[in-house]
Amino acid sequence: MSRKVLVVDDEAPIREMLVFVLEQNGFQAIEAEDYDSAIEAMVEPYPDMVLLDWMLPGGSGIQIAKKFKQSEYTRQIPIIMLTARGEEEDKVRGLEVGADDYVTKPFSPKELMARIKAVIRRVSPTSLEEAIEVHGLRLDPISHRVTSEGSELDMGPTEFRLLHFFMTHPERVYSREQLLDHVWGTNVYVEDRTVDVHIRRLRKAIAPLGHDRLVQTVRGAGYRFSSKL
Amino acid sequence: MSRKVLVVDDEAPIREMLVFVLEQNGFQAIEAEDYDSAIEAMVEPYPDMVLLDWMLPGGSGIQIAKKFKQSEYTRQIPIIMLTARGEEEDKVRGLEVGADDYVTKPFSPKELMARIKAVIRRVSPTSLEEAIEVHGLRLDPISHRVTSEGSELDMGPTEFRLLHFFMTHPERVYSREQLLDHVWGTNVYVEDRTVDVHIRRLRKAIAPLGHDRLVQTVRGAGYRFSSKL
DNA sequence: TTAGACTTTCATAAAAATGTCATACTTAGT
DNA sequence: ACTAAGTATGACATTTTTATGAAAGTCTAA
Repeated sequence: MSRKVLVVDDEAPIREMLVFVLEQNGFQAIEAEDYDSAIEAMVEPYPDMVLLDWMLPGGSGIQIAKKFKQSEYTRQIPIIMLTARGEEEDKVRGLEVGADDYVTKPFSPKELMARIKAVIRRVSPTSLEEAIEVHGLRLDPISHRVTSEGSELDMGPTEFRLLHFFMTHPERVYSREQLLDHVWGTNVYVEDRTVDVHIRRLRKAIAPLGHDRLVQTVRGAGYRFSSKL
Repeated sequence: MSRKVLVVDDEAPIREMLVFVLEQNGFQAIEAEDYDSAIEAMVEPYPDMVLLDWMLPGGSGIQIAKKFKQSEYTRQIPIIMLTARGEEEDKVRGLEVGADDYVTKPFSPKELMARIKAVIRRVSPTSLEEAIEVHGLRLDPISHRVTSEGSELDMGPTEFRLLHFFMTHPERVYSREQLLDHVWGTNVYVEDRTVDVHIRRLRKAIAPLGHDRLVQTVRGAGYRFSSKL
């Protein structure tokens, strides 16, 4: 089940940026630019969370928050306020009205997602980090397990992260350097060729049911995870 | 494969946001937060583009732009300025100093990427990572695949680059020498006739569905990729 | 500290790609 | 039809890239 986030902001660029970040992180975004459209989104299926710009024209941000907190069915939906830098007063008022947290503009994607995940985790602890499945190969970040046809596949931490990265970024070549950046982390001094070894171990780990075919070598370019064989 | 973007901004959240958007779009980002670190990034391998915050402390944004436009080797690297809303004056000055375009904060990811792609396209027309399709022959640089009617076509790295070049420069004859320059790279000592062999390999690779007709010999001149048969 | 699990690097095998040749074909002009 | 120049093609020695096994180094939990 993908988590729906309602994004309320009157400035289109900021709204699009929020939506982009959310979608890249596996969330589904619903947009609203003002009081009316925000209220319209207050129907089933309800969003799992609301990202609310505090500085909506006419001070309607606070109205929206109140509305959400009034209704029986939307009361427990967490709200994160977006505030301009230094508007401490607003933050206080926002929290009074029922906002669960706030993020100061400008925000980094990392911070934004961290707060969103934290807030959602508080409400529905198990719903985050859904499992991904491709061709019967299933990776579940919550239980930190990889299974295939019910049987668990054993692999090291690096292989797990590598597979997780691949499964969340399929159909795309990555050079060894890029994989090092994304899976090992930036500025880590490790040989390019080390990736080969982990690719091999990953393949070996998922080979029993033939899933090693999903991890493909692209000569001269790198590796790719693809369900197209 | 050009896709390194130098991001210069003193505010970490904004910088992170830019990096996030860039990386999600397949670019590689290099970060710099001030004049010094920006200048440090002015070495090989040079970035293919610079995203420069105009409002760096001490007005050093303009200094950085000047520095880039002064050096022989970095002069042609496009620069996109990030300006605050409404600073029309700055935009003008920026364009005078040599900036190629500007983006107003706050920006949407779509707009940002559109401008970046436009600017890079202007400089190196073939570097962008969009799938191209001609007559059912499809080349996707992202997944690094060539397909025809759903089935994948297998070819070596050189043939792939050659086809990519052809598809991005259709309806135009290229001499063997020109092809060597564009596909193999400048100052590479390789026989002219070697091109023939790779043309043949490319044709063989895409022949199964009859696409070899797209790669045409122009006697006495070279080769041409054309959908007009 | 020590066993055990991981990682990284290295050496070597295996596979694939590349650049050249020699030779067979084509084409245009005579 | 014949020739000369340009092009296509198959073969192959070499060079590059990957795959893989194993050694050496790290880290962690008991």
